[in-house]
Amino acid sequence: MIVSTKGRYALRVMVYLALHGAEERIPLKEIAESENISQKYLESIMATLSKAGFVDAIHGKGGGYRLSRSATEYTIGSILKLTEGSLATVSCTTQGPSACSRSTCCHTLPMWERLDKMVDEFFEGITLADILTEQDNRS
Amino acid sequence: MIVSTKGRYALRVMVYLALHGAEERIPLKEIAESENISQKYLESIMATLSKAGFVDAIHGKGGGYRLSRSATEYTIGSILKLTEGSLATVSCTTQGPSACSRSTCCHTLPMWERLDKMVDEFFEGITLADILTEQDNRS
DNA sequence: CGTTTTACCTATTGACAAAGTAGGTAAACA
DNA sequence: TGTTTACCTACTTTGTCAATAGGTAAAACG
Repeated sequence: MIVSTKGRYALRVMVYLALHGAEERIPLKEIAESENISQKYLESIMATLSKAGFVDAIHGKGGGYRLSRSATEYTIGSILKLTEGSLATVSCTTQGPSACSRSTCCHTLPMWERLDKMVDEFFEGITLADILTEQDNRS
Repeated sequence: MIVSTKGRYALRVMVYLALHGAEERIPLKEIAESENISQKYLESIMATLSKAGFVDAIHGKGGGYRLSRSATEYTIGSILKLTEGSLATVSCTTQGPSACSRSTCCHTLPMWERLDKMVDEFFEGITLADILTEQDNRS
């Protein structure tokens, strides 16, 4: 599992906000209900997104959240890295290359590094706007 | 984290056996010491590899393990799927596509499926023999 | 035969992080 | 002033991974 619920929830929230335009503000309660996410758990995720300036929040009635930029300006990678902390595929590469004591003689490390790079490029190559249109249309 | 220690240990063991030729039998104790893996923990990994016929084991003095086929005939994917159970990158796709109740309207599912496919093709495209030569040569 | 060396088996523990919960405070607005 | 919202700190639960414990069974050797 490379992406936990935290990251997946964060993505779904960002998609939800993107679908509601740049003006409208959505309260956390509505997002939680629509997306079937625990309200309390979502709070911690929104806090992360808000602190990083990914969303723009205001308090009080009529308040709530909205994206702070255009959907084209968020890569999926940036959202996941923020909420997951890292996208490393194996612990060997979590603290950067060569953190492992076996790194100089490990036959598998180069493969993990290639995988990490591939995954990173995958997520950095997709923007939030891209997945708004990319929808599953199976009958 | 897409691959846990179990899968990584299994890979390292397979590499170790591959480096020792097709004839020689290596006892578990030696592998555990050379690779710095807990002997008891390695037992459960070897059991998995042995039951699946990935390695060939015999008991008693002079016994031990060796690969049951040529290193070119193992894909990294097959080894990891066996030991990890699955290589799914998100829980949404673990039990096959469309297991999630939101699958028909989820904007992110197609992306996860593309990622899964990419990762699968990555690991299925590398054989054990490939990573024997691919070694890190940083000074 | 008995001893050693090995693989194999079942069950349990410990550590840790992920997921979710509880109970508040502070800001915005009517 | 009261309601609605975000924000904050701490706790609990849960589950899985990693490792441990304590055996049994097979193969070789003297």
